[in-house]
Amino acid sequence: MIKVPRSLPDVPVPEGDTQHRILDAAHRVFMRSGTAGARMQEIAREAGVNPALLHYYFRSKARLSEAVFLRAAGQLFPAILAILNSDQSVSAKVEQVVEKELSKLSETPYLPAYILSELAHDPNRMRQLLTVVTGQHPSKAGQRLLSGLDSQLKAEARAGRLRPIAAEQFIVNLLSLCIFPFAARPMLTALFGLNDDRFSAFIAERRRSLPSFFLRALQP
Amino acid sequence: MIKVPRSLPDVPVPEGDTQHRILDAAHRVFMRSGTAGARMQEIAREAGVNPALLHYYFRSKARLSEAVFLRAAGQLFPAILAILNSDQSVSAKVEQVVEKELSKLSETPYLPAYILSELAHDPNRMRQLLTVVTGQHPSKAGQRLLSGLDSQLKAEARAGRLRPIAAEQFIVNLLSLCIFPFAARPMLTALFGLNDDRFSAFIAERRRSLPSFFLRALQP
DNA sequence: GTCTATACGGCGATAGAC
DNA sequence: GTCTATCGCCGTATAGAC
Repeated sequence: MIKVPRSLPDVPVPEGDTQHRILDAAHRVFMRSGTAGARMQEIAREAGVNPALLHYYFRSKARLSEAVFLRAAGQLFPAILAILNSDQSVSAKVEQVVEKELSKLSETPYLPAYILSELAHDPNRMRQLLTVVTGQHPSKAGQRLLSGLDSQLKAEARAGRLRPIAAEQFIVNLLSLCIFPFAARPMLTALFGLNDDRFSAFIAERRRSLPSFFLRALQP
Repeated sequence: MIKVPRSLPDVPVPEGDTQHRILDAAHRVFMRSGTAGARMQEIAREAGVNPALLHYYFRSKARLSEAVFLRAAGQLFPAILAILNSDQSVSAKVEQVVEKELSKLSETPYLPAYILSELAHDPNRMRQLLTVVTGQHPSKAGQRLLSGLDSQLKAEARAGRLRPIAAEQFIVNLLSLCIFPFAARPMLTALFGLNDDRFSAFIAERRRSLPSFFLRALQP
């Protein structure tokens, strides 16, 4: 068997150090196969790196998958929470969350299914998620994160501008409408017979219609 | 090592033949671990059955997991589609879907995460889902399944009783609001600090509020 | 830091007695 | 139909040269 050098001379090594390339490759592989279904060797191949290096930089598959999960969660949750806890109007928040969430998820469509699947199968992920969202203290994260929005919704209800609704229900309704179509993308494409282009059009339509749909539901 | 009989004499063997007990145990194990994460031995232990019997009744892990998936999908989708394609009013359909979906998912809370995870990780699942929903012919399933609802929504819009909305968007919005909270249950319990009781209360509140929330969003 | 070679265990699957 | 025993592979992880 003739050995062929892994990196051909005319193909320059991709930028970024080895550790970073491993992490990016792991991100893609864990994303499409899940942690249990992913293979370290597949990650190494996708990164263009010797399999032993995965253990050199990350001691084990568990640690590598944890690093991937933390990074993925970190780029999804804080941005949304920042919008919801800002001092803008409710309608502005809704529009921004829809816009931000749908554009973000259009870039990484399998992120929701991955995160939900991880949280469902591995109990450790819940704690890891909290460290991302709250920055270390896992106690009473919920109340703190929602207090701003909750008082705002109460004030709007008293003023007669909005129907009364708990902050938890508000957020879950909004995130459901934004995230579920991506988490359920394989189901929707199967049932509705969508290809990639038509799915994109489907999402574009939601970007237009969701804010008014949601805000109308809240009107008194 | 002293051997202990697997079934103690005072504990009667659970009803149902062996094959059925394996399928039920497999359902629970695949549900909480996913197909890739589940272990045949764990299923055998949970079923109280010798591990070799799993291969006697179902030739392989793949076939067993397929049987579980088909049964799970079969008890979730047809009922909803029947409601949406009936000849009732739109508001009646919405109320029934919310009621049926939320009560069903309260019994088997991890069903959504399981089905979405399976569809995301295994391409075969999409075809298997279609055989459940359409009963064999995987072509043009979407159009047929939605045609009744679509014309109804168009008629309501022409009559000025409803805002115009595509049937796909209608269904996705409705299912999002019903299913997502269960698919994202670990995330919500972590972020909001919910225990099982408070999650049940959270769902009960949605059962009351979702139909009017959804129908208000559709009003002209 | 990167490579080759290999140890080690776990898991799916089968053979064959009963 | 059910059991025990075991095979063979695959995947993680490590040892050790370079």
